[in-house]
Amino acid sequence: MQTQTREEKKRQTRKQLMDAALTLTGSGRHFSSISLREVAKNAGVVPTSFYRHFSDMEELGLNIIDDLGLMLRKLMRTARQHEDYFEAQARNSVEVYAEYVCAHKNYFFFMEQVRTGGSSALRKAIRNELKYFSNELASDIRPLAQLSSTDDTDLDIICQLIVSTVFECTIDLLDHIETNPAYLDTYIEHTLKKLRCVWLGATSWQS
Amino acid sequence: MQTQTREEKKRQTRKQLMDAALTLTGSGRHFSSISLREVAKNAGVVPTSFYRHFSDMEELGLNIIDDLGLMLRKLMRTARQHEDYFEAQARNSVEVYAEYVCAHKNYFFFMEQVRTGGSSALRKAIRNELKYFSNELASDIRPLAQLSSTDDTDLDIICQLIVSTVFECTIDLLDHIETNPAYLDTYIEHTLKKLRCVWLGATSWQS
DNA sequence: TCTTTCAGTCAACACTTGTTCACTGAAAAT
DNA sequence: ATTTTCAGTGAACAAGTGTTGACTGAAAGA
Repeated sequence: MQTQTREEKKRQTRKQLMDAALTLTGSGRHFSSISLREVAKNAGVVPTSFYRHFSDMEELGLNIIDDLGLMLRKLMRTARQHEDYFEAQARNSVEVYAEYVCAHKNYFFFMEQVRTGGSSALRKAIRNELKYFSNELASDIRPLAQLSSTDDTDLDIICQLIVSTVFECTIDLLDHIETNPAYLDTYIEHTLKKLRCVWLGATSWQS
Repeated sequence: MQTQTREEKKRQTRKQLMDAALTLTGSGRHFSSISLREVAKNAGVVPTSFYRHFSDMEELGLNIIDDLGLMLRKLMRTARQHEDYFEAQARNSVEVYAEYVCAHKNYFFFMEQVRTGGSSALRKAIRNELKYFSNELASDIRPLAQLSSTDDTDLDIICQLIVSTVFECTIDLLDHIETNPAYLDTYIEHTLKKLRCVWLGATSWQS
């Protein structure tokens, strides 16, 4: 069954390379300490083939971030439901988030690692994704009456706070979930409490 | 001047090794991609000498975290001033924090890197330092009348939120401060706004 | 059909890596 | 004064690194 066109085959090895890199990062290694040769080997390909797809590891990383971005957008679409009540919306969002983290551990491991420990280009790319996330949130909640006395710049900052509160201890979730699956609920409840606290502040904010 | 006792000399090279590692992390490289040989070379010492002080890079890292812990405690003591008014206390704390970040860039670079991207032992060690930080905060503000309707566990969570809010975008500060020193003020004002928002929520919290 | 394209292979390169071992020489202990 | 201790040296190792250039063979295009 030689049903594979050349283009398909190329896309496939490309994906294998990216998957190999993600698997390695997910297994406790840091992305910046992973060698091109290791990635190639784990993808079942000779080192020189790597160059047919990426010029170096950084470019591989940037492409992973692109995929990560797509995943985050899907996550947002799933979580968004335009409920008016904060509690319901927040609970749903955090649950969806936690679900995604568990379903795509390697991506989130990569993200947490690279956000603070990647090359400056990689850090910047991740920062952009998070910025997009918080901008979306801002335009979602901007119309709410409870936020009418918050001006745009303050709302932006508050949205950054909300986003970083959710993302911030993802690494803790990833660390604990391996040994103790019950931590998932703890994470959800703790995060919700934090969000409630922020929301309480946001709705009584006077710009 | 052979005034150096053997012990002193040893302590000195030990410090040189740790400083070399910190300098390398501060210059954009990730700690986990730095080799033992590089550290030795930058410390002006032969690779084999490294083993007289640390068994491997991870142990070096743990020792750096110990020093980092000492620094954080000093920072806390400087920031703490038992003001009753939130605004004054918060502003002072954030300013002291930002000052420390600028004065000890390498330590904070290392901390940000390792918290999410170090070996699990290193991550755990950093987590402990942050936990200590938020525990101190909790016992500091526990007596405040405005928090009387917040129970202990909720207060803990809120303190984690406060601490992570301050630490969270340290990497952004470190990234921007190189090219644009004016970002320091932006960072301080943004962080203060976030803290005010959290504080507003915390003081109207009902456990 | 013949020619071109190009993902993947193989061998080789100069270099860096962690770790070993036997060593030196001055400070510390006797 | 003599012996012991031990931080730092230097050479050597097996293994891994990024990158090169010339190659193969099947799919795509003519």
